[in-house]
Amino acid sequence: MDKVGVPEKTVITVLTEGKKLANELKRQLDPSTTSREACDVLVDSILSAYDNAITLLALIGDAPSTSPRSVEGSDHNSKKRKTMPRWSEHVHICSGARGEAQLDDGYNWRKYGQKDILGTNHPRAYYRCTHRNTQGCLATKQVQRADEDTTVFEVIYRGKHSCRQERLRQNKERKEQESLACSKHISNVSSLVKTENRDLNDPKEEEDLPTFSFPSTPIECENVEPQFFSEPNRFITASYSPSFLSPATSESYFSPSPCLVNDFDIGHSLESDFGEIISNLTPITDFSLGELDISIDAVDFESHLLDAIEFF
DNA sequence: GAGATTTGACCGTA
DNA sequence: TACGGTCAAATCTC
Repeated sequence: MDKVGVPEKTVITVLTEGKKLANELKRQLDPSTTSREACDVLVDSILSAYDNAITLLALIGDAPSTSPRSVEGSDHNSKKRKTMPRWSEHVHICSGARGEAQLDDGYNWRKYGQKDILGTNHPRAYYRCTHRNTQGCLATKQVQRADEDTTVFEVIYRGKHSCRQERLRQNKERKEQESLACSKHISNVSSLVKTENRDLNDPKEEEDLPTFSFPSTPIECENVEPQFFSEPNRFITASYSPSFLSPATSESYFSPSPCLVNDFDIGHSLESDFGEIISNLTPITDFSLGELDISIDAVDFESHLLDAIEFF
């Protein structure tokens, strides 16, 4: 999924619309000045915008492929690559003995390989979840030291944790986040959408193109720093590949508030293609919106879809 | 001895 | 066919 320039812009447009709507909703959330109905309209519009973006991304993801691909989530023995949800982080560590320890992201990983990668000065290490055998967790990550700055590690995550440690971690986070005002979540979720999708593993694109970025963890509120990325001396920029919609550490990126997804089945595997990801996101929409029947400008979205289709 | 890491070989994809 | 990702035997650590 490389040459998707036009659809990328289209997705940006849709996501930008979502951000605008989210900001508007934040402004309207003062109960003394706005009716519940007005908020509902905005929430629905926001979710529709994200749904449209997902649909566009699905189009982008499907179109270039001429041969059928197996879905990783349904074929766990498949060695086919690039079908896993995938995203990367740039982790900056301070030098010293604790350097490697700062790469700890709260999960238990087991190293299963290391390779010298062409054009890079440092080998790439391959890790899989420790609970792969015991709980069938298929999450993996790749860690590679950056050439230009050896204090920066690029961490590429693939697949979603389905193991118990993920559930425990999310339950803990959820409790922390629930203590904060839901209204803040909305504006912060929208502000996290920085740029459009692209191949984030291509350093050239990283420089030349804006990025479509989500947090590496469920950062729905700027005052809540996920516990396992809270160490000092670290900065993380998370950037997700075009084929990725729901990072392993969270399913709630397209929900306006974590308060609305408490009962979402976080253990459900999202190691899948777009169709499955979308199907997993849908319950969030249903759960939070109920029977509201409001959508964003249908004509606009249709034209975006046509743009994407025409591109291929 | 169990579990983790290392490393060369193997395999699928582009 | 080169490259990247995974496997699995050997080795290491606790």
